[in-house]
Amino acid sequence: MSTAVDIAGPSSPDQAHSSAKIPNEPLRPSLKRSNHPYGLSHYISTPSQAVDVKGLIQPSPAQQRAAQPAHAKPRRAPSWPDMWESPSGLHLAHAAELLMRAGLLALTPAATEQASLGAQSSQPAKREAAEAKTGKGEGEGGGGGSGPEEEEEDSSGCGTDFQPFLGAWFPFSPALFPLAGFQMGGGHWRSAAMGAEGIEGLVAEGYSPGSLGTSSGGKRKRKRCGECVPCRRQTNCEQCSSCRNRKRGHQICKYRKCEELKRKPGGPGFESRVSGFDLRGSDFTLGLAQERSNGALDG
DNA sequence: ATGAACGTTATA
DNA sequence: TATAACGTTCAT
Repeated sequence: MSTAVDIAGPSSPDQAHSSAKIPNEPLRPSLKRSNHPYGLSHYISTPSQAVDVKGLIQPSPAQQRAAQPAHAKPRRAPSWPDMWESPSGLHLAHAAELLMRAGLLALTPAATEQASLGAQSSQPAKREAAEAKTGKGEGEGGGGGSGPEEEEEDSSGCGTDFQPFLGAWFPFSPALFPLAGFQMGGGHWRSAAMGAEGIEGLVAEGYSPGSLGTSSGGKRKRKRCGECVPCRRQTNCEQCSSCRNRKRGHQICKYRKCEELKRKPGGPGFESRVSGFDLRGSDFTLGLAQERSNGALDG
């Protein structure tokens, strides 16, 4: 699936052992140590090359050369800081998402073009979006268990070092925005699914319609959103405590833990997120604060 | 506050 | 029935 994420690169056969459903690949070791060194303000105010998101989207030839070593494996440019990697996702991805939320990131035509290249596979993406909406293709094991065709698309979208990140890691492409169920405009950023009334909002929040059953009232499990960076990870790191302790811990890999599920169900912003999402409102601020508190945005 | 362990629910 | 993983509790 074109929007599926796998930053771990090709797996070795013996890495895909521990789970039948999840292709297990160890994360790059650096994932373990990085932790979002930059906050939103940093991305917005610092014009340095290190945080020049536009530059990353549309890298200069020099950057492209730097980022494109001899072999095809995606590899970050040596001159860039550890923005590519972080426990909860990529710094770059994070920054870009924040900027997009804030409406500060404008896609250049070239970037759009490039992204739409990666979006050739809009069909599977559509399917994933639909599945995410119905709560069906939750696909433990990788945002919808990667079939052979999907893997093909993954690799075909990796012509450059940037496409796998821009096209797959987060929905940079405008084409992917509607697919992911997001709308932007007039300063408002909201999930189309969340915008829907009633149960749909809760579904978007991670509650399956079934889990919202009126009668039982027992503990119901929320579902992963399928859209956040961790959800898009396809692989377990096999190194975190959750992976190492899976039998006892019963927990998903730390790097795959849905951001939405990290929030308390009744926590701040829950209701407003259900009824709608206003960028300029306190919800956004709260969200940022929450992400900070999650350690995702520490700066 | 954080992480480990366990109970429980959801799904194949 | 097996497995994955969410939610809760408890120890640190």
